[in-house]
Amino acid sequence: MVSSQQELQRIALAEFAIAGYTGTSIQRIAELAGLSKSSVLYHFTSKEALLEAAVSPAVERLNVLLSDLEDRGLNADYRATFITQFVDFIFDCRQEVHLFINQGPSLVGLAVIDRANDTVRRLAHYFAESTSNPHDKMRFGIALGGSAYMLCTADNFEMPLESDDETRQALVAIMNELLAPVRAE
Amino acid sequence: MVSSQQELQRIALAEFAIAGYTGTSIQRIAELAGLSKSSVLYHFTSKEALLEAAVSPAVERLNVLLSDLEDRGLNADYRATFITQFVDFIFDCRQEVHLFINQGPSLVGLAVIDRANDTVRRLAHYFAESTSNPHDKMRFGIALGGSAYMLCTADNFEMPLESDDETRQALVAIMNELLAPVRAE
DNA sequence: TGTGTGGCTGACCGATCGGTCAGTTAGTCT
DNA sequence: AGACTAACTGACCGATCGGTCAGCCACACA
Repeated sequence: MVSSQQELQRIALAEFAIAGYTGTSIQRIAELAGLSKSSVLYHFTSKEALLEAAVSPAVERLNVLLSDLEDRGLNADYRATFITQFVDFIFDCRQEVHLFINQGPSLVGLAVIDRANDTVRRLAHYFAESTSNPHDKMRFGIALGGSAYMLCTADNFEMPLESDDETRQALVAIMNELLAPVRAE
Repeated sequence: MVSSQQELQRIALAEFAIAGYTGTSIQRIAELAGLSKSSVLYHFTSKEALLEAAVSPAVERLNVLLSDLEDRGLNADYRATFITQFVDFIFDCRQEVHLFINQGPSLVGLAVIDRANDTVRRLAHYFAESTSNPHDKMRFGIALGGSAYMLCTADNFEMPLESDDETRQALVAIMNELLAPVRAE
């Protein structure tokens, strides 16, 4: 038996991610949960509080991941660790990632979104500064954006994914390729 | 002197792409254009008609690109041609692409969106069937999604891009890598 | 000088939005 | 039995939504 709070959080996250924050009404979430609109606002003081509860954990987790990366650096021995952790993160939090990647810029002003935007910017900045080669910067962007895209958006377009393990391993392998700073041409 | 129609279409596309279709009111578009809400609805019979006008050309262009690919196949000699055309397409239509990639699934029922979703699904399907190797399927997805991501979303997170030519060339090079069906391990 | 006509507008419509509030249950403790 | 509380609800609020409609105005053509 899950609590109404958890259930509402789960439903809201799914709806916010696919239909958008502004495109999802409290009424809609209430219907999916089998409750009234008033009940939703009983458990969460506002629509923004519901968003906060739904995506905040993912933002904090990405922040930890990024802080570790900034401390340890992208040298060859830590790179593999970071990549597996990053892939695991997107695996676990694909809806949250989809939400604050795609809606982050348009939801500025909401506290948790501002924090998410800062974190994503810091991540982008770190990779942009880790090489002076424009070509490599592009590789980094494609690795980060492409892997996030595969997990977050692919479902919506009926791209069939293999089993979780197979997908995870393939993602890790490709990211290792794309993030390798020196490659044979 | 550009016509009000063209101006409205341009403004609407930019707003729809960044703030979302449901998150953008006709009133908002009117303000940005320096017109009244009634004027917007004079030039376009409905909000949906405005969306149609804004993204339809991009959908048709992607359809042509995809039809050519389906006719010619992904053999080595045509692959390079497709990649440059695809990159050019995302370059020219990054707002439209951003819109129907991210909002497509939630805007089902709008005619132009349904057409866009069909086209994207066809594209995904083509690449998914062009190899039986799950690892390669993942490479294709990352190539298509990652390159789209770089051009459509990177701006929003202050990822500085190089000059257009440099970015385009880098994108083409990396996509050639990722789409090469046979590689050394 | 009239007669259109294309571009544009404000007033207005029903519906829905996020949010408030008083009140109704059902269960728990004393 | 009575008091308290957590969970939940319907009625209601002002604001905004997409859209309709009658009419205004500058300008072209007769």
